[in-house]
Amino acid sequence: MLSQKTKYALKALLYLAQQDANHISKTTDIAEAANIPKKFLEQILLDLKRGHLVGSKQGKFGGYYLLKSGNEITLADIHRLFDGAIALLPCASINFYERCLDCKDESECLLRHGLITIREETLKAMQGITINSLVKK
Amino acid sequence: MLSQKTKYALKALLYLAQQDANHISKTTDIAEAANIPKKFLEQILLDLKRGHLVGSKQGKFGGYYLLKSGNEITLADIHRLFDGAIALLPCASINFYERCLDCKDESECLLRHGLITIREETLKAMQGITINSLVKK
DNA sequence: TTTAATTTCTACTAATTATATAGAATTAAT
DNA sequence: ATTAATTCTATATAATTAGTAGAAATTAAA
Repeated sequence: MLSQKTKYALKALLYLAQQDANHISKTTDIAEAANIPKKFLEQILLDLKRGHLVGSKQGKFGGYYLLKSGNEITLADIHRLFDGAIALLPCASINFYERCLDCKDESECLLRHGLITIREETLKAMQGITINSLVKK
Repeated sequence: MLSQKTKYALKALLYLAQQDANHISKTTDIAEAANIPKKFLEQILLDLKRGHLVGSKQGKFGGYYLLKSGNEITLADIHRLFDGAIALLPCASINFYERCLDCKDESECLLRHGLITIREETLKAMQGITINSLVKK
């Protein structure tokens, strides 16, 4: 499941994608339109910025805007940024690989193979969902 | 991601699936073989029992055994039993449906459609992984 | 140069969930 | 009765989630 934070991030990105090109959106406007607690959204937008998905302009008349086209931002990117691995266990992950501490010998692990299959299929599905594909529904 | 509990449940089921037919396994044996804290495993086995995946025999020489064939137990079943919905948000779930509180009008929600697509694909993948398919790797 | 409006940074809090552990009660075989 | 197992209920601790608070920095414009 996505965290509330990830859902908010998606909604914020959808909002930004629906604005005119070169438009800069204030946190307050996004928060109101997408029904997100403003102070929480501030943090989320900073995370999105650190993830290079949005850019910002500081000071008066500042705000946020998409840094990439909505076609280039996939659900997989957003999931990885906020919730981490796509895989069901760290040992089956590429970007967030970690050994299972309770696993005696990874190469002998019966679970891992199946989970890698799942990860491949889930990833493909998530990469097929872009911000623009969602907006165009 | 799967919880530690779900991972342990999977390992326990894999252990049971590898025993001879009619064999009854003690919690202690499963715990040792699969490297699972015994007291934690006790709870997990009870959960699996409530989920009708394993049966138990009480008293001396008691223990646990698979109630269904390993072909009939899929990753989707186990995920649902321990971690709940397969879908990324409750509003896109069938078995664990819940309305998003911050969503003004679900039919207008841009996220939902995409997440339903993901759920369908993930579910299909998870239903393709059975306990037996894992054992046979 | 002051003011207003905005992002940015750091810290804190409350509630929930995850990961167990402890111990007594129950059940069944010998 | 005794032994060995499940079952039940309660507790503990740590991590995570979701959110709040407030001050600092930045920028545009009056």
